[in-house]
Amino acid sequence: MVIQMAKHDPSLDRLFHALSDPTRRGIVERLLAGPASVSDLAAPTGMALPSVMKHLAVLEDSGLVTTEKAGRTRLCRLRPEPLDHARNWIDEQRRIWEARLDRLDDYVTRLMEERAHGTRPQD
Amino acid sequence: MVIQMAKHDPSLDRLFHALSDPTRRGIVERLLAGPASVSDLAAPTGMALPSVMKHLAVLEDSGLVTTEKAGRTRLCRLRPEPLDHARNWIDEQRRIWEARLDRLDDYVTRLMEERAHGTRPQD
DNA sequence: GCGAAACTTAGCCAATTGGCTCACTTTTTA
DNA sequence: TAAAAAGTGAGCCAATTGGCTAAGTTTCGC
Repeated sequence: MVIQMAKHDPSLDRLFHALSDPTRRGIVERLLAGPASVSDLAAPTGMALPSVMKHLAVLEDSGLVTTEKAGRTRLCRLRPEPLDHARNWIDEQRRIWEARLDRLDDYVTRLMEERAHGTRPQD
Repeated sequence: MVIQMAKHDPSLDRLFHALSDPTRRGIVERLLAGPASVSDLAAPTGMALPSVMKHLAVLEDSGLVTTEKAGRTRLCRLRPEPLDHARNWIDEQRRIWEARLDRLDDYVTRLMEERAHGTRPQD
């Protein structure tokens, strides 16, 4: 059996980076309600269009958003799958952490039993 | 009953930002195995100590890591609770997304039934 | 108590980010 | 067909990031 070291995953870099900005999380939350144009997304932010376009580029790069041009407007849609990727990473860390706590607990329990019986731990 | 708009949460900014760098995720993964000194954390990265310290500062700022000085070394510990915060945000988005898909599905279903009965949707 | 170890502080640097404006293209609509 | 709407590209700017080195400081071990 081969133990796999979790490779550093550039897609996680881009995903967490995309989520680290409140404007971008706001866009994600807006797109939960359904597709929207660039102007729709810009309106509540009060930002200039080109600024919002940069945020959209980051979101597209992370895979969270896809866009398509229809006439003179560009429609933006949420693609929630990458969120699962982030969630899986987080869950994995949690799982490893809990497993370690369990081992620690076992260890301490055994230590206390050994002491109670006057024996000593094997190094 | 008051519908609460999810306030933009600066702690999520800091948390996602902390997780967006592969070196920092590597440190988190290393700390899952137990506390470590700054030098311990620096060794596998091949980076200079001050660089690692900057990453640690970001991780501390996010709440993912706490450190305490003991003699001339600083011991770093993982504090996994903030991961739950990120997870909760992600789960919430997922939940909202699924709920919308359900409503869409209901809508389409009703539309098709109405068509089948020769009636027309109420706008 | 002196040298090595383990940070720590300050500051340099190039690249990136996150905002902007201004000029331009494309598409729609009056 | 001319003007308005919607987006796009270029480029400016200040702040932040992510690396470094060089020069402290504090603590440990001989």
